[in-house]
Amino acid sequence: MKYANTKERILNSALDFFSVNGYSGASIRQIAKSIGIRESAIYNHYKSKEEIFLAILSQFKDKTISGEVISDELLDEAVYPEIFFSKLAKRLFDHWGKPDEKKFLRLLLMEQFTKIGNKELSTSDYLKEILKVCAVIFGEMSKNGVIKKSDPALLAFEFCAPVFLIRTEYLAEEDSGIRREAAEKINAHVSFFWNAVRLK
Amino acid sequence: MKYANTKERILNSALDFFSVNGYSGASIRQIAKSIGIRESAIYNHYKSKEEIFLAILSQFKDKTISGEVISDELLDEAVYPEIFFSKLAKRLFDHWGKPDEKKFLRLLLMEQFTKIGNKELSTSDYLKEILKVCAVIFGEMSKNGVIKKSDPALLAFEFCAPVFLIRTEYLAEEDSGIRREAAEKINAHVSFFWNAVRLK
DNA sequence: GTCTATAAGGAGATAGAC
DNA sequence: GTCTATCTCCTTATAGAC
Repeated sequence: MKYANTKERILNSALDFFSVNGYSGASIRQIAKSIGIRESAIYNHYKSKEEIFLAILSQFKDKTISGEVISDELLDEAVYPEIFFSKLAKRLFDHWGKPDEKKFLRLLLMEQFTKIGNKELSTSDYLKEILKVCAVIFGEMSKNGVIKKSDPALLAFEFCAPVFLIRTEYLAEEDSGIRREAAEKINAHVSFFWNAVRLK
Repeated sequence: MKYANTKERILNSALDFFSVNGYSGASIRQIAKSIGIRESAIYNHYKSKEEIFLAILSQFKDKTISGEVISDELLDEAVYPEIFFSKLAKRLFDHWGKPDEKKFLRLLLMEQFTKIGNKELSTSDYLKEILKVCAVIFGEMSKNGVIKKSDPALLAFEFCAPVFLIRTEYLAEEDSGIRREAAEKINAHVSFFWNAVRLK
């Protein structure tokens, strides 16, 4: 059973290389070597390089973000909107910073315009789910008089877009100084947002 | 003088291919063919593929955005902040949508994490100049009591980040239906921003 | 399921004629 | 400044032994 999960190991390694070198910059040889097999052995699991790429995409397509970002514990805080926004932003930022999510995000940004990726990858699609979930939450908050009445979808976008941009700005580097810098930006954004939606 | 501007034609074609296939997905052969010369002729103008890439980067590094986006005519409107914000957002969006700028933006997004691009390309750097200019303008508006007092740099970021994200979401497609959709998003963002910074 | 061997072609780059 | 010819290396992918 030594090679029982070779298929997954191929996928993991491929994501590593794809997300740093891009699809065409990564090679089957490289991937094979990194997991200790020959290139030809890879073709026993996937019939082509493209199939590996598509397997990675469908793996992430099936994942749902809401459960990982929006917990019940978090929702309990929705009556204290300022704290809630701050926690939500941090969770979002951290979610997009998880090792695998980060790799996928880099892959998304890199391949969204290429021949191979442009049919399957789009930033809008990637953000769609979280925007929807946020819109529902913000809609409730409006209704309950916790924040101003506004278009929930717009609020969701205005909340998430800057967080997403901050995240992508720090997608390459990783030292702790950088982390703090990003956290400060997130805080500033949250305070702007809170002032924009709070009741007077 | 038939080949007088071959050097520029190489650069233009290279940008075309780099911005669609990525650096490693594009080939010297492809570039040469597209401008009607042999690969070997390219090496008379650039000593390597990487040198072409770097030439493209430095070409865009020298360009300054403020003059193209912020005109005197636009600044005259700064006393009517709502109109001003709307025009500014549209100008920004259109600037990032100019053919060459769009190509560079795609290249930036694609190569910012790769070995070749990660030293030279970063979204933060790309946005730095326009954020600075906007901060100055918003600072003046605060001082003149046209909008609320707030941190100008934060205002600049909150104004530009969503516009930038909307632009990148529509960087691939190009039909007029898509254009209108983007314009609506921009309008919604501007109205959110205006409500966030207006005096009560 | 992995190996060795190999095919077939594309890549970046150089030499030397014109 | 461009051409033809060529080098060397790397690429994806397949055939067939174990």
